[in-house]
Amino acid sequence: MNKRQQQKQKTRELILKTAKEEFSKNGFLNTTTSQIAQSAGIAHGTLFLHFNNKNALIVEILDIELDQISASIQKLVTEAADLEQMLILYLNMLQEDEELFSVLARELPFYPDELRRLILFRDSLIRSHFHKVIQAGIKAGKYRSLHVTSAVSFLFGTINYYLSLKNIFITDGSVIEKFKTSIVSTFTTLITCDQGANNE
Amino acid sequence: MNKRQQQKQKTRELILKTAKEEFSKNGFLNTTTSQIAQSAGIAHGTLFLHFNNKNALIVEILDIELDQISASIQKLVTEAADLEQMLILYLNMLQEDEELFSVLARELPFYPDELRRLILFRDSLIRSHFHKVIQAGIKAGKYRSLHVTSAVSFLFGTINYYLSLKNIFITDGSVIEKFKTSIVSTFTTLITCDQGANNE
DNA sequence: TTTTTAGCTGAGTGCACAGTCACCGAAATA
DNA sequence: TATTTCGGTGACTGTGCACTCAGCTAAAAA
Repeated sequence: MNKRQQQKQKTRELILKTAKEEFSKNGFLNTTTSQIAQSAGIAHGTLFLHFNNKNALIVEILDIELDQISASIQKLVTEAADLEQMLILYLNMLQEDEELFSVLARELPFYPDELRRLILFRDSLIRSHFHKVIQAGIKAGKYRSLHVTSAVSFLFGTINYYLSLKNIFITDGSVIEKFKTSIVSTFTTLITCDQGANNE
Repeated sequence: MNKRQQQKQKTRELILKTAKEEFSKNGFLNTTTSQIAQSAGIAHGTLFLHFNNKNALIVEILDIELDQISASIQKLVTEAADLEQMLILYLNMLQEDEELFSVLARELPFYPDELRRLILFRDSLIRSHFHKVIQAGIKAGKYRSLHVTSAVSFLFGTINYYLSLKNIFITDGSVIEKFKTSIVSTFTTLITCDQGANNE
Protein backbone atom coordinates (compact mmCIF):
# COMPACT_ATOMS: atom_id res chain seq x y z
CA MET A 1 0.00 0.00 0.00
CA ASN A 2 1.53 3.33 -1.03
CA LYS A 3 1.61 6.56 0.90
CA ARG A 4 -1.62 7.88 -0.65
CA GLN A 5 -3.61 4.77 0.14
CA GLN A 6 -2.28 4.74 3.67
CA GLN A 7 -3.28 8.34 4.21
CA LYS A 8 -6.72 7.69 2.77
CA GLN A 9 -7.36 4.75 5.06
CA LYS A 10 -6.06 6.71 8.03
CA THR A 11 -8.52 9.52 7.28
CA ARG A 12 -11.34 7.04 6.88
CA GLU A 13 -10.60 5.46 10.24
CA LEU A 14 -10.30 8.86 11.86
CA ILE A 15 -13.77 9.74 10.57
CA LEU A 16 -15.25 6.49 11.88
CA LYS A 17 -13.63 6.92 15.28
CA THR A 18 -14.62 10.57 15.64
CA ALA A 19 -18.14 9.95 14.35
CA LYS A 20 -18.68 7.18 16.88
CA GLU A 21 -17.59 9.48 19.70
CA GLU A 22 -19.81 12.35 18.58
CA PHE A 23 -22.63 9.95 17.96
CA SER A 24 -22.40 8.44 21.44
CA LYS A 25 -22.31 11.92 22.92
CA ASN A 26 -25.19 13.59 21.10
CA GLY A 27 -26.95 10.85 19.19
CA PHE A 28 -26.95 10.29 15.49
CA LEU A 29 -29.90 12.55 14.80
CA ASN A 30 -28.39 15.51 16.62
CA THR A 31 -24.86 15.19 15.30
CA THR A 32 -24.13 17.22 12.20
CA THR A 33 -21.63 16.20 9.57
CA SER A 34 -19.85 19.54 10.09
CA GLN A 35 -19.43 18.72 13.78
CA ILE A 36 -17.84 15.39 12.97
CA ALA A 37 -15.53 16.97 10.41
CA GLN A 38 -14.50 19.70 12.81
CA SER A 39 -13.84 17.27 15.66
CA ALA A 40 -11.81 15.09 13.33
CA GLY A 41 -9.88 18.12 12.08
CA ILE A 42 -10.74 17.52 8.44
CA ALA A 43 -12.69 19.50 5.86
CA HIS A 44 -16.44 19.05 5.75
CA GLY A 45 -16.30 17.84 2.17
CA THR A 46 -13.74 15.13 2.97
CA LEU A 47 -16.37 13.23 4.90
CA PHE A 48 -18.42 12.78 1.74
CA LEU A 49 -15.45 11.47 -0.21
CA HIS A 50 -15.35 8.52 2.17
CA PHE A 51 -19.08 8.02 2.72
CA ASN A 52 -21.86 8.70 0.23
CA ASN A 53 -23.99 10.38 2.87
CA LYS A 54 -24.52 10.73 6.60
CA ASN A 55 -26.59 7.59 6.67
CA ALA A 56 -23.94 5.40 5.07
CA LEU A 57 -21.57 6.59 7.79
CA ILE A 58 -23.82 5.55 10.62
CA VAL A 59 -24.64 2.22 8.97
CA GLU A 60 -20.95 1.43 8.75
CA ILE A 61 -20.29 2.46 12.34
CA LEU A 62 -23.11 0.33 13.66
CA ASP A 63 -22.14 -2.61 11.50
CA ILE A 64 -18.73 -2.64 13.14
CA GLU A 65 -20.12 -1.95 16.60
CA LEU A 66 -22.81 -4.63 16.41
CA ASP A 67 -20.25 -7.18 15.27
CA GLN A 68 -18.22 -6.55 18.38
CA ILE A 69 -21.32 -6.81 20.53
CA SER A 70 -22.28 -10.10 18.95
CA ALA A 71 -18.83 -11.43 19.71
CA SER A 72 -19.13 -10.28 23.33
CA ILE A 73 -22.49 -11.97 23.61
CA GLN A 74 -21.15 -15.20 22.22
CA LYS A 75 -18.39 -15.14 24.79
CA LEU A 76 -20.81 -14.23 27.54
CA VAL A 77 -23.14 -17.10 26.74
CA THR A 78 -20.41 -19.67 27.05
CA GLU A 79 -19.00 -18.12 30.22
CA ALA A 80 -22.22 -17.75 32.17
CA ALA A 81 -23.02 -20.50 34.64
CA ASP A 82 -26.76 -19.79 34.76
CA LEU A 83 -29.42 -17.37 33.63
CA GLU A 84 -28.83 -14.89 36.43
CA GLN A 85 -25.13 -14.83 35.71
CA MET A 86 -25.84 -14.38 32.01
CA LEU A 87 -28.16 -11.48 32.69
CA ILE A 88 -25.60 -9.80 34.92
CA LEU A 89 -22.86 -10.20 32.32
CA TYR A 90 -25.19 -8.84 29.66
CA LEU A 91 -26.02 -5.79 31.76
CA ASN A 92 -22.32 -5.27 32.44
CA MET A 93 -21.70 -5.27 28.72
CA LEU A 94 -24.43 -2.70 28.16
CA GLN A 95 -22.96 -0.60 30.93
CA GLU A 96 -19.55 -0.54 29.30
CA ASP A 97 -20.93 1.20 26.21
CA GLU A 98 -23.97 2.68 27.87
CA GLU A 99 -23.90 6.02 26.04
CA LEU A 100 -24.13 4.28 22.70
CA PHE A 101 -26.85 1.86 23.77
CA SER A 102 -28.83 4.70 25.26
CA VAL A 103 -28.69 6.57 21.98
CA LEU A 104 -29.78 3.48 20.08
CA ALA A 105 -32.68 2.85 22.42
CA ARG A 106 -33.88 6.43 22.07
CA GLU A 107 -33.36 6.89 18.36
CA LEU A 108 -34.24 3.46 16.99
CA PRO A 109 -37.84 4.42 16.12
CA PHE A 110 -36.54 7.27 13.96
CA TYR A 111 -33.89 5.42 12.01
CA PRO A 112 -34.38 4.53 8.35
CA ASP A 113 -35.61 1.04 7.65
CA GLU A 114 -32.29 -0.52 6.72
CA LEU A 115 -30.70 0.60 9.97
CA ARG A 116 -33.63 -0.48 12.11
CA ARG A 117 -33.66 -3.96 10.65
CA LEU A 118 -29.92 -4.21 11.20
CA ILE A 119 -30.26 -3.38 14.88
CA LEU A 120 -33.39 -5.40 15.54
CA PHE A 121 -31.91 -8.47 13.90
CA ARG A 122 -28.92 -8.37 16.20
CA ASP A 123 -31.21 -7.75 19.13
CA SER A 124 -33.30 -10.79 18.28
CA LEU A 125 -30.18 -12.95 18.28
CA ILE A 126 -29.37 -11.86 21.80
CA ARG A 127 -32.93 -12.49 22.92
CA SER A 128 -32.87 -15.97 21.48
CA HIS A 129 -29.96 -16.86 23.76
CA PHE A 130 -32.01 -15.91 26.79
CA HIS A 131 -35.02 -17.65 25.34
CA LYS A 132 -33.13 -20.91 25.00
CA VAL A 133 -31.73 -20.83 28.50
CA ILE A 134 -35.13 -20.10 30.03
CA GLN A 135 -36.79 -22.77 27.90
CA ALA A 136 -34.21 -25.29 29.06
CA GLY A 137 -34.69 -24.17 32.66
CA ILE A 138 -38.41 -24.76 32.43
CA LYS A 139 -37.92 -28.22 31.04
CA ALA A 140 -35.53 -28.98 33.87
CA GLY A 141 -38.18 -27.86 36.34
CA LYS A 142 -35.96 -25.01 37.47
CA TYR A 143 -38.29 -22.22 36.34
CA ARG A 144 -42.04 -21.80 36.23
CA SER A 145 -43.75 -22.80 32.99
CA LEU A 146 -44.53 -19.30 31.80
CA HIS A 147 -44.74 -17.91 28.30
CA VAL A 148 -41.07 -17.51 27.51
CA THR A 149 -41.35 -14.96 24.70
CA SER A 150 -43.42 -12.68 26.89
CA ALA A 151 -41.02 -12.99 29.76
CA VAL A 152 -38.08 -12.13 27.51
CA SER A 153 -40.02 -9.18 26.09
CA PHE A 154 -40.65 -7.92 29.60
CA LEU A 155 -36.96 -8.10 30.32
CA PHE A 156 -35.72 -6.46 27.14
CA GLY A 157 -38.54 -3.96 27.06
CA THR A 158 -37.70 -2.82 30.55
CA ILE A 159 -33.96 -2.58 29.89
CA ASN A 160 -34.67 -0.64 26.71
CA TYR A 161 -36.95 1.68 28.63
CA TYR A 162 -34.32 2.46 31.25
CA LEU A 163 -31.71 3.04 28.57
CA SER A 164 -33.90 5.32 26.50
CA LEU A 165 -34.69 7.51 29.48
CA LYS A 166 -31.17 7.36 30.89
CA ASN A 167 -30.70 11.12 31.06
CA ILE A 168 -34.04 11.53 32.80
CA PHE A 169 -33.41 8.95 35.51
CA ILE A 170 -29.89 10.13 36.23
CA THR A 171 -27.86 13.22 35.31
CA ASP A 172 -24.54 11.42 35.19
CA GLY A 173 -23.27 7.97 35.90
CA SER A 174 -24.88 4.75 34.74
CA VAL A 175 -28.57 3.84 34.68
CA ILE A 176 -27.71 0.20 34.28
CA GLU A 177 -25.55 0.39 37.39
CA LYS A 178 -28.40 1.99 39.29
CA PHE A 179 -31.09 -0.48 38.29
CA LYS A 180 -29.01 -3.59 37.70
CA THR A 181 -29.83 -5.38 40.93
CA SER A 182 -33.47 -4.46 40.74
CA ILE A 183 -33.76 -5.71 37.17
CA VAL A 184 -32.00 -8.97 37.97
CA SER A 185 -33.96 -9.66 41.13
CA THR A 186 -37.33 -8.75 39.63
CA PHE A 187 -36.73 -10.91 36.61
CA THR A 188 -35.53 -13.77 38.78
CA THR A 189 -38.67 -13.41 40.84
CA LEU A 190 -40.74 -13.51 37.68
CA ILE A 191 -39.38 -16.80 36.43
CA THR A 192 -39.02 -18.61 39.72
CA CYS A 193 -41.46 -19.21 42.49
CA ASP A 194 -39.38 -20.10 45.53
CA GLN A 195 -38.44 -16.50 46.20
CA GLY A 196 -40.56 -13.86 47.85
CA ALA A 197 -43.53 -16.19 47.90
CA ASN A 198 -46.29 -15.33 50.29
CA ASN A 199 -48.78 -17.62 51.95
CA GLU A 200 -52.34 -16.98 50.86
CA MET B 1 -68.95 37.70 22.92
CA ASN B 2 -69.03 39.57 19.61
CA LYS B 3 -68.55 38.17 16.11
CA ARG B 4 -64.82 38.83 16.06
CA GLN B 5 -64.14 37.13 19.38
CA GLN B 6 -66.22 34.16 18.31
CA GLN B 7 -64.30 33.81 15.07
CA LYS B 8 -61.01 34.10 16.92
CA GLN B 9 -61.89 31.34 19.35
CA LYS B 10 -63.18 29.18 16.53
CA THR B 11 -59.85 29.53 14.70
CA ARG B 12 -57.95 28.76 17.86
CA GLU B 13 -59.93 25.59 18.44
CA LEU B 14 -59.53 24.61 14.81
CA ILE B 15 -55.78 24.90 15.16
CA LEU B 16 -55.74 22.79 18.32
CA LYS B 17 -57.93 20.11 16.77
CA THR B 18 -55.97 19.96 13.52
CA ALA B 19 -52.62 20.05 15.29
CA LYS B 20 -53.61 17.13 17.48
CA GLU B 21 -54.58 15.09 14.43
CA GLU B 22 -51.40 15.87 12.54
CA PHE B 23 -49.38 15.30 15.68
CA SER B 24 -50.93 11.87 16.28
CA LYS B 25 -50.29 10.96 12.66
CA ASN B 26 -46.69 12.04 12.24
CA GLY B 27 -45.45 12.95 15.67
CA PHE B 28 -44.70 16.37 17.03
CA LEU B 29 -41.13 16.43 15.81
CA ASN B 30 -42.06 15.57 12.23
CA THR B 31 -45.05 17.85 11.90
CA THR B 32 -44.31 21.29 10.48
CA THR B 33 -46.27 24.38 11.35
CA SER B 34 -46.99 24.85 7.62
CA GLN B 35 -48.56 21.39 7.49
CA ILE B 36 -50.85 22.17 10.39
CA ALA B 37 -51.86 25.50 8.85
CA GLN B 38 -52.54 23.89 5.50
CA SER B 39 -54.61 21.07 7.00
CA ALA B 40 -56.56 23.58 9.02
CA GLY B 41 -57.08 25.75 5.94
CA ILE B 42 -55.59 28.85 7.50
CA ALA B 43 -52.53 30.97 6.72
CA HIS B 44 -49.21 29.93 8.16
CA GLY B 45 -48.88 33.20 10.02
CA THR B 46 -52.24 32.83 11.71
CA LEU B 47 -50.89 29.97 13.76
CA PHE B 48 -48.39 32.30 15.39
CA LEU B 49 -51.07 34.83 16.28
CA HIS B 50 -52.63 32.20 18.53
CA PHE B 51 -49.49 30.50 19.85
CA ASN B 52 -46.12 32.12 20.44
CA ASN B 53 -44.29 29.22 18.85
CA LYS B 54 -44.61 25.57 17.88
CA ASN B 55 -43.68 24.48 21.35
CA ALA B 56 -46.41 26.49 23.06
CA LEU B 57 -48.88 24.79 20.75
CA ILE B 58 -47.82 21.30 21.70
CA VAL B 59 -47.68 22.16 25.41
CA GLU B 60 -51.27 23.37 25.25
CA ILE B 61 -52.46 20.30 23.33
CA LEU B 62 -50.82 17.94 25.80
CA ASP B 63 -52.09 19.88 28.77
CA ILE B 64 -55.65 19.34 27.57
CA GLU B 65 -55.02 15.75 26.55
CA LEU B 66 -53.31 14.78 29.78
CA ASP B 67 -56.14 16.27 31.78
CA GLN B 68 -58.61 14.03 30.00
CA ILE B 69 -56.36 11.03 30.56
CA SER B 70 -56.08 11.80 34.26
CA ALA B 71 -59.87 11.93 34.47
CA SER B 72 -60.14 8.59 32.69
CA ILE B 73 -57.64 7.08 35.07
CA GLN B 74 -59.50 8.36 38.08
CA LYS B 75 -62.69 6.78 36.75
CA LEU B 76 -60.87 3.58 35.91
CA VAL B 77 -59.42 3.23 39.39
CA THR B 78 -62.80 3.43 41.04
CA GLU B 79 -64.43 1.07 38.52
CA ALA B 80 -61.85 -1.70 38.58
CA ALA B 81 -62.57 -4.65 40.84
CA ASP B 82 -58.99 -5.82 41.10
CA LEU B 83 -55.50 -5.24 39.73
CA GLU B 84 -55.99 -7.35 36.64
CA GLN B 85 -59.20 -5.54 35.81
CA MET B 86 -57.46 -2.22 36.37
CA LEU B 87 -54.61 -3.16 34.08
CA ILE B 88 -57.02 -4.25 31.35
CA LEU B 89 -58.97 -1.02 31.61
CA TYR B 90 -55.75 0.94 31.50
CA LEU B 91 -54.60 -0.88 28.38
CA ASN B 92 -58.01 -0.30 26.79
CA MET B 93 -57.63 3.38 27.44
CA LEU B 94 -54.18 3.42 25.84
CA GLN B 95 -55.60 1.54 22.88
CA GLU B 96 -58.29 4.12 22.29
CA ASP B 97 -55.71 6.85 21.70
CA GLU B 98 -52.89 4.57 20.72
CA GLU B 99 -51.46 6.76 17.96
CA LEU B 100 -50.95 9.60 20.38
CA PHE B 101 -49.47 7.44 23.13
CA SER B 102 -47.16 5.81 20.64
CA VAL B 103 -45.89 9.21 19.55
CA LEU B 104 -45.37 10.25 23.16
CA ALA B 105 -43.47 7.07 23.98
CA ARG B 106 -41.19 7.52 20.99
CA GLU B 107 -40.59 11.24 21.25
CA LEU B 108 -40.48 11.80 25.00
CA PRO B 109 -36.68 11.66 25.21
CA PHE B 110 -36.45 14.47 22.66
CA TYR B 111 -38.96 16.88 24.14
CA PRO B 112 -37.86 20.07 25.88
CA ASP B 113 -37.64 19.89 29.64
CA GLU B 114 -40.94 21.55 30.46
CA LEU B 115 -42.86 19.13 28.29
CA ARG B 116 -41.03 16.08 29.59
CA ARG B 117 -41.71 16.98 33.19
CA LEU B 118 -45.37 17.56 32.36
CA ILE B 119 -45.71 14.09 30.87
CA LEU B 120 -43.61 12.25 33.42
CA PHE B 121 -45.49 13.82 36.30
CA ARG B 122 -48.81 12.57 34.94
CA ASP B 123 -47.22 9.20 34.30
CA SER B 124 -46.04 8.96 37.87
CA LEU B 125 -49.57 9.61 39.14
CA ILE B 126 -50.85 6.66 37.13
CA ARG B 127 -48.07 4.46 38.38
CA SER B 128 -48.82 5.36 41.95
CA HIS B 129 -52.34 3.96 41.56
CA PHE B 130 -50.94 0.61 40.53
CA HIS B 131 -48.33 0.82 43.24
CA LYS B 132 -50.98 1.28 45.92
CA VAL B 133 -53.13 -1.58 44.72
CA ILE B 134 -50.19 -3.96 44.58
CA GLN B 135 -48.94 -2.83 47.95
CA ALA B 136 -52.38 -3.47 49.43
CA GLY B 137 -52.51 -6.86 47.71
CA ILE B 138 -49.22 -7.87 49.25
CA LYS B 139 -50.38 -6.87 52.72
CA ALA B 140 -53.53 -8.90 52.18
CA GLY B 141 -51.38 -11.89 51.23
CA LYS B 142 -52.82 -11.89 47.75
CA TYR B 143 -49.54 -11.16 45.99
CA ARG B 144 -45.95 -12.16 46.55
CA SER B 145 -43.87 -9.80 48.64
CA LEU B 146 -41.77 -8.43 45.79
CA HIS B 147 -40.25 -5.00 45.31
CA VAL B 148 -43.31 -3.06 44.20
CA THR B 149 -41.55 -0.16 42.47
CA SER B 150 -39.50 -2.55 40.37
CA ALA B 151 -42.55 -4.56 39.41
CA VAL B 152 -44.39 -1.43 38.36
CA SER B 153 -41.35 -0.28 36.37
CA PHE B 154 -41.27 -3.61 34.59
CA LEU B 155 -44.90 -3.19 33.66
CA PHE B 156 -44.73 0.41 32.49
CA GLY B 157 -41.35 -0.04 30.86
CA THR B 158 -42.68 -2.92 28.81
CA ILE B 159 -45.85 -1.11 27.78
CA ASN B 160 -43.80 1.93 26.83
CA TYR B 161 -41.49 -0.26 24.81
CA TYR B 162 -44.33 -1.82 22.84
CA LEU B 163 -45.86 1.58 22.20
CA SER B 164 -42.63 3.18 21.07
CA LEU B 165 -41.98 0.43 18.55
CA LYS B 166 -45.62 0.15 17.50
CA ASN B 167 -44.94 0.64 13.79
CA ILE B 168 -42.21 -1.96 13.87
CA PHE B 169 -44.26 -4.66 15.56
CA ILE B 170 -47.28 -4.10 13.40
CA THR B 171 -47.98 -2.22 10.18
CA ASP B 172 -51.55 -1.33 11.02
CA GLY B 173 -53.97 -2.09 13.81
CA SER B 174 -53.18 -1.92 17.51
CA VAL B 175 -50.05 -3.10 19.32
CA ILE B 176 -51.85 -2.96 22.60
CA GLU B 177 -54.57 -5.21 21.21
CA LYS B 178 -51.95 -7.63 20.00
CA PHE B 179 -49.98 -7.86 23.23
CA LYS B 180 -52.68 -7.09 25.78
CA THR B 181 -53.31 -10.63 26.97
CA SER B 182 -49.62 -11.45 27.07
CA ILE B 183 -48.85 -8.32 29.09
CA VAL B 184 -51.66 -8.99 31.54
CA SER B 185 -50.89 -12.65 32.01
CA THR B 186 -47.15 -12.16 32.32
CA PHE B 187 -47.59 -9.41 34.88
CA THR B 188 -50.13 -11.48 36.78
CA THR B 189 -47.65 -14.33 36.79
CA LEU B 190 -44.97 -12.00 38.10
CA ILE B 191 -46.91 -10.84 41.12
CA THR B 192 -48.63 -14.09 42.03
CA CYS B 193 -47.24 -17.53 42.60
CA ASP B 194 -50.18 -19.89 42.32
CA GLN B 195 -50.10 -19.78 38.53
CA GLY B 196 -47.79 -21.68 36.22
CA ALA B 197 -45.74 -22.89 39.14
CA ASN B 198 -43.54 -25.86 38.50
CA ASN B 199 -42.32 -28.45 40.97
CA GLU B 200 -38.56 -28.37 41.48
C1' DT C 1 12.25 16.69 -14.50
C1' DT C 2 7.63 17.06 -16.27
C1' DT C 3 3.07 15.45 -16.36
C1' DT C 4 -0.76 13.14 -14.40
C1' DT C 5 -3.42 11.54 -10.71
C1' DA C 6 -6.08 11.59 -6.57
C1' DG C 7 -7.07 12.87 -1.79
C1' DC C 8 -8.31 16.98 0.42
C1' DT C 9 -10.26 21.75 0.85
C1' DG C 10 -13.94 24.99 2.16
C1' DA C 11 -16.81 28.40 0.10
C1' DG C 12 -20.98 27.71 -2.06
C1' DT C 13 -25.82 25.65 -3.21
C1' DG C 14 -30.37 24.18 -2.41
C1' DC C 15 -33.71 23.05 0.70
C1' DA C 16 -36.74 22.75 4.77
C1' DC C 17 -38.21 24.92 8.45
C1' DA C 18 -39.89 28.32 12.33
C1' DG C 19 -41.08 32.61 12.83
C1' DT C 20 -42.12 37.87 10.98
C1' DC C 21 -44.53 41.84 9.18
C1' DA C 22 -46.61 45.13 5.95
C1' DC C 23 -50.90 44.93 4.21
C1' DC C 24 -55.97 43.74 3.61
C1' DG C 25 -60.86 43.80 4.59
C1' DA C 26 -64.63 43.09 7.47
C1' DA C 27 -66.42 44.09 11.96
C1' DA C 28 -66.81 47.39 15.66
C1' DT C 29 -67.20 52.08 17.01
C1' DA C 30 -67.95 57.07 16.58
C1' DT D 1 -71.83 57.06 7.00
C1' DA D 2 -66.88 57.69 8.18
C1' DT D 3 -63.22 56.07 10.95
C1' DT D 4 -60.81 52.86 13.70
C1' DT D 5 -59.68 48.36 15.21
C1' DC D 6 -58.07 43.77 14.78
C1' DG D 7 -57.98 38.92 13.09
C1' DG D 8 -56.14 36.97 9.18
C1' DT D 9 -52.84 36.73 5.11
C1' DG D 10 -48.80 34.88 2.71
C1' DA D 11 -44.59 36.43 0.75
C1' DC D 12 -40.47 37.00 3.01
C1' DT D 13 -36.35 36.36 6.29
C1' DG D 14 -32.90 34.00 8.84
C1' DT D 15 -30.97 29.75 10.18
C1' DG D 16 -29.19 25.20 10.05
C1' DC D 17 -28.43 21.50 7.57
C1' DA D 18 -26.61 17.76 4.02
C1' DC D 19 -24.27 17.65 0.21
C1' DT D 20 -21.26 19.64 -4.07
C1' DC D 21 -17.44 21.09 -6.89
C1' DA D 22 -13.73 23.94 -8.86
C1' DG D 23 -9.37 24.37 -7.39
C1' DC D 24 -5.07 23.03 -4.71
C1' DT D 25 -1.08 20.31 -3.66
C1' DA D 26 1.70 16.53 -2.94
C1' DA D 27 2.40 11.86 -4.36
C1' DA D 28 2.85 8.75 -8.28
C1' DA D 29 3.85 7.83 -13.02
C1' DA D 30 6.03 8.95 -17.32
